Amino acid sequence: MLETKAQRQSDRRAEILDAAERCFARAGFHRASMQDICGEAAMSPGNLYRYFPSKEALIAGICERNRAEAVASFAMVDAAPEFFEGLAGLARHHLVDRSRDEVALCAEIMAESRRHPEIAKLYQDIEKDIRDRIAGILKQAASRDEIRRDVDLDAAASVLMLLGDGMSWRRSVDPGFDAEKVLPLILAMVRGLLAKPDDDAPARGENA
Amino acid sequence: MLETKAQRQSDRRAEILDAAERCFARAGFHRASMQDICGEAAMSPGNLYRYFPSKEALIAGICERNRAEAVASFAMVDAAPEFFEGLAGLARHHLVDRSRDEVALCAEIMAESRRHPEIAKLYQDIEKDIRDRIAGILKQAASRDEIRRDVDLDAAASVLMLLGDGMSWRRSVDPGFDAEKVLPLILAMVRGLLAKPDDDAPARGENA
DNA sequence: AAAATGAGAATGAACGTTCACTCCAATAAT
DNA sequence: ATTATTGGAGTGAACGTTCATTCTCATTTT
Repeated sequence: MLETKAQRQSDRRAEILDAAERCFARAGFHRASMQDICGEAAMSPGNLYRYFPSKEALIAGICERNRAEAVASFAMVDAAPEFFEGLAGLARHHLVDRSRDEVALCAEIMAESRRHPEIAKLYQDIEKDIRDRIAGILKQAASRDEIRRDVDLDAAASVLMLLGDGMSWRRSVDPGFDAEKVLPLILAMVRGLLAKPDDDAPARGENA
Repeated sequence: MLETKAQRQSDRRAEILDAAERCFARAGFHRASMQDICGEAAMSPGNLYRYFPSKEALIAGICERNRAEAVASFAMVDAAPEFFEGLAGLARHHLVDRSRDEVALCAEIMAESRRHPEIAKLYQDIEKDIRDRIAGILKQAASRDEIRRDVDLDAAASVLMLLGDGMSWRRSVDPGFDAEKVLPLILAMVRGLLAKPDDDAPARGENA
């Protein structure tokens, strides 16, 4: 009984966040009105405000909800038998499988985080978390002798994130962009940067 | 006399666009009010509206103004003695020299272009222009035997744009991001992708 | 005098948020 | 067994504010 009550409230919050995600992805943060979100969530404004104290809190909620998912997806790399294979899987998951709306929503949140200090902090925490995790994966791979050691791995982590951002951005902004087409080139490039000189050659013949 | 009149009007428009750029970079498109822009331009709303018919037209104006500059910057690559040198110069110009505000403004425009169809069209025209120019440069370099020929050069152009977007994005969103630090890695990566196998080795020792 | 340039108050719509209220299920009192 | 009481869930009209845009009128230029 006690649990079901908390559960119901949590479910309601999730429903609201779903509705807000749809609205924000469709119209952007500022053009999506609370009335729109209320309509999408089939709920009156007054009631919605019992669950979230402000519009800003909706973004924060979406952020936090996505955080777990994003971070969890790194388990994939750990699980993969070999580093580059895991990286490819991660890239595919993040950059090809995700819908255009998801990506657009992400861009929306990132843009908004430049302004609301509270969201900026939350967002940067998440970024830091992800960066650390990537750096950790790189260091682990280095210690397993799967990648070169004479590369600045922190800088390399930045490069990987940058590649992810670039692909996300291009996908959301350029309708003609074909993620499937460039992904092999990207992976070859990363391999060229990180692979040990011995393992470098085999990757080359593939991208003609 | 006739020219000075047109000149004065053009100057006024430029001043307004400068003011709008500052406001948009600071507060974003939706949170920068026309009153703010009027204040920044030291001009009354009524007068400003004689120069630009709407807020949206301000973004369009900024877009068009930046277009010439962006496209012109590609002359640098043509002027460089060697392909990768020109590319490095271009990257530095676009990604390190530009102020954070400029980059943020660019992100702002890109985000907004997802919604206003008119701006979207304008923006995508510019993107196409840039992509074609990059592809042209790549093809020229290939014909000069400066880069590999067995790479999909159109896809490579996408990759280069994606790298630019990624760096811009990261710069505007991540205060700790050090463009200077990652740029060598990026260039090494691109070299690894495009350089002819013979010329590949010399680039390697540099990025320890 | 006519036209262009400018100012700034006015307008009306849209927005985020609040508030007074209803509804309903569950418990407590009779 | 019936009747109060409670309190969380939900409503939707209303509020104050903000904003893009327009209107009216003054000043300067030609």
